[in-house]
Amino acid sequence: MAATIKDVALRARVSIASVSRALNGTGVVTEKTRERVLRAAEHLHYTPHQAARSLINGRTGTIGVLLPDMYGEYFSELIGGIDRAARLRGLQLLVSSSHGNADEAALALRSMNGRVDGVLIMSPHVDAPLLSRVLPATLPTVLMNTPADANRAPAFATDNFGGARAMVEHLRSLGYQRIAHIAGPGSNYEAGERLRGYQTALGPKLAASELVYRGAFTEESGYLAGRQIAAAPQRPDAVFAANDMMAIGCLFALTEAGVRVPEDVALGGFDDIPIARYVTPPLTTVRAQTTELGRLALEELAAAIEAPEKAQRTRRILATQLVIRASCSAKPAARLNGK
Amino acid sequence: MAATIKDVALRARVSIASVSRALNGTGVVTEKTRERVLRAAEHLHYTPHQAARSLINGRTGTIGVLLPDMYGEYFSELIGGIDRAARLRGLQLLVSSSHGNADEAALALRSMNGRVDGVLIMSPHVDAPLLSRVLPATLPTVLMNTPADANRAPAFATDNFGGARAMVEHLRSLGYQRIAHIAGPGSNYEAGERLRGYQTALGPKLAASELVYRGAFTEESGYLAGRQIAAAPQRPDAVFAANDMMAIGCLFALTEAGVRVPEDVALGGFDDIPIARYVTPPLTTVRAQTTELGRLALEELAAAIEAPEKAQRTRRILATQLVIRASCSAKPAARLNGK
DNA sequence: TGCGCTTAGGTAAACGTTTACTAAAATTAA
DNA sequence: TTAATTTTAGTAAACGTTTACCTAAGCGCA
Repeated sequence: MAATIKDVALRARVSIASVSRALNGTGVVTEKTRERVLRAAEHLHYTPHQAARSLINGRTGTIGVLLPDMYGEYFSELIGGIDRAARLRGLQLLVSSSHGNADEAALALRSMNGRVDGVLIMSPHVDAPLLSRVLPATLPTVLMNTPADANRAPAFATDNFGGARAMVEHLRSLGYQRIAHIAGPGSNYEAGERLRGYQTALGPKLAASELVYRGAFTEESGYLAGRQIAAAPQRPDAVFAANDMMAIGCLFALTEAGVRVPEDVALGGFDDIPIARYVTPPLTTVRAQTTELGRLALEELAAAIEAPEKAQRTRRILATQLVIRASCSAKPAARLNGK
Repeated sequence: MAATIKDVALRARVSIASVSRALNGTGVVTEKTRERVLRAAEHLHYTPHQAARSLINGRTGTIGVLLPDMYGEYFSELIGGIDRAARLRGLQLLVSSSHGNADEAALALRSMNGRVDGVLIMSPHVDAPLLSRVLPATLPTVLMNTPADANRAPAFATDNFGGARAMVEHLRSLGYQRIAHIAGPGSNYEAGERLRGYQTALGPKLAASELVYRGAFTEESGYLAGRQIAAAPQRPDAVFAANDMMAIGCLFALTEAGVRVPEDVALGGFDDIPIARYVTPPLTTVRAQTTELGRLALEELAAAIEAPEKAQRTRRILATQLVIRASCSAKPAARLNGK
């Protein structure tokens, strides 16, 4: 089918070794043969077979990326960060997404073996045993927001707990008292951390369980929660949604129900996705350094690939930042609360 | 380093051929040896080396995806469509993005050779000669919104021209007369088509060149254009931005300058990215079936890989749909125009 | 002209698989 | 028991590269 190095050698009337040398600039060849090889290669549209090449020199120039999903702004940011850092280093990205369970994730990781120089993993399903079962112990790995502990691999994580706590403390400092939470999916590690931050900030007595609404990180689920909140007999005076998409869905539902934000109910989100600034009112949220997370993880991985011996088994927490916008201004002191 | 089939064979005291047969279920082996092989493989954490495997059986199970960028909602949608379709077929994605020029794109394509079963290309820099120069003629290829004609490969394209024309005609039908355009980058094929649609809808006399502002598909560039528009001596009464991000940037600038949308200036975008519904006022735009584009392109490619002989060299245009929201309501008839 | 040294280019092994071919073992038939 | 047949498992070639090793040619110097 496609031209191979043999075809080029045949046409240039040299050995395949010379073709390789001429094309790669390794070893010495006379100007004359180099010329001949180049012409033959061009004529045949020859492009080296990368799988064969990486088989022998053990390098693929590719990073495997395992993600729970690829859709939505959050992943767009994350991938953007990874992608730019990879491009800077001339690395390609082999991505695999949407693993409903550990088996699927394991399968995806298996099919990367031999085709990548290292893997970047973000998955709620991956833990240390799975990792060592499915990947050669020598394959450099970096984890992002993934529960597996850092014994096996360096890990980066967003400070979900701290960010959530800061948000709720901010709401309290503004005078809000009944603060609801729209939580992420129960199985999700990050969602759990944010819930924990919420509970910690409120303390055991205030974090009543009826104030926690279950969501799924989707706008739709935020909308549904928002409807319930708008109609609640004892309406919360503030809502902290576990991510911005749900906050926006909630905002939609509240506005639709005639509940004013922030006058009637204050609203906070998490992630600071680009939309957040553009909704009305602009959304107070917690900025997660998502792009930075991707970038850092890739750099760490690249470093581990270059020098596996000095890879550090550390877990680094990326600070979050409270971004205050109009969706939760100071609570009007005069207003009566409850009914 | 990592365990190979030889290590497994050694440990199970069988030949490598038997290991292969036992693990893949091809050929016959006794229950006893299968058992032994399985145990040995498990003990050694053996995972087949995919590069070696694809070298021999000519299949990689991977699709190469060449994109101009990965950042932003548009690509998020596109990749989402491709990704879901790929996952359904058990295909992996090798992505490569951000090619500033034809050489970079060529390099990226070269480095995919031998590692993918086919490529999906969206690039303003790729044309037919480049394609045949850099890829084996037999490698299945599908183009998305890419100028290269469909002789070499099936192509899918968004109806940029028709969508832009429909938008401008809609604005005219509402009574707007001085309709400006914030164009995309000059080198961009899609941007060109949208500009052409704008010009065609207005006709030669109305499409004055001073009404066309040069943008770069970024929010920032839309913002800058918006500032100019707000300050223009003869302010346009409507603005059609070549994509939603620029429309939103423009909206920001207009609002900042105290220009009301749509009362003072109507605004239209293109793409219908998720944000568009959430800005205030919600943005009238042209819905491009971006997710669908990705899905269709991948399916076509998968089909071409399965049966290369019956691949069709067609160019399919994906219809667009005008999505009317509040950013351009009917023009108040009473209002005086110009100065 | 002949010797040694340098240099160019060829041969073959290796990377980790799959698989065609073949040999050995087990089973059946006589 | 032996021959014929089937089943199981091993040997080696092949995929497309790179590269260690070696041979042959070119060169300068005596």
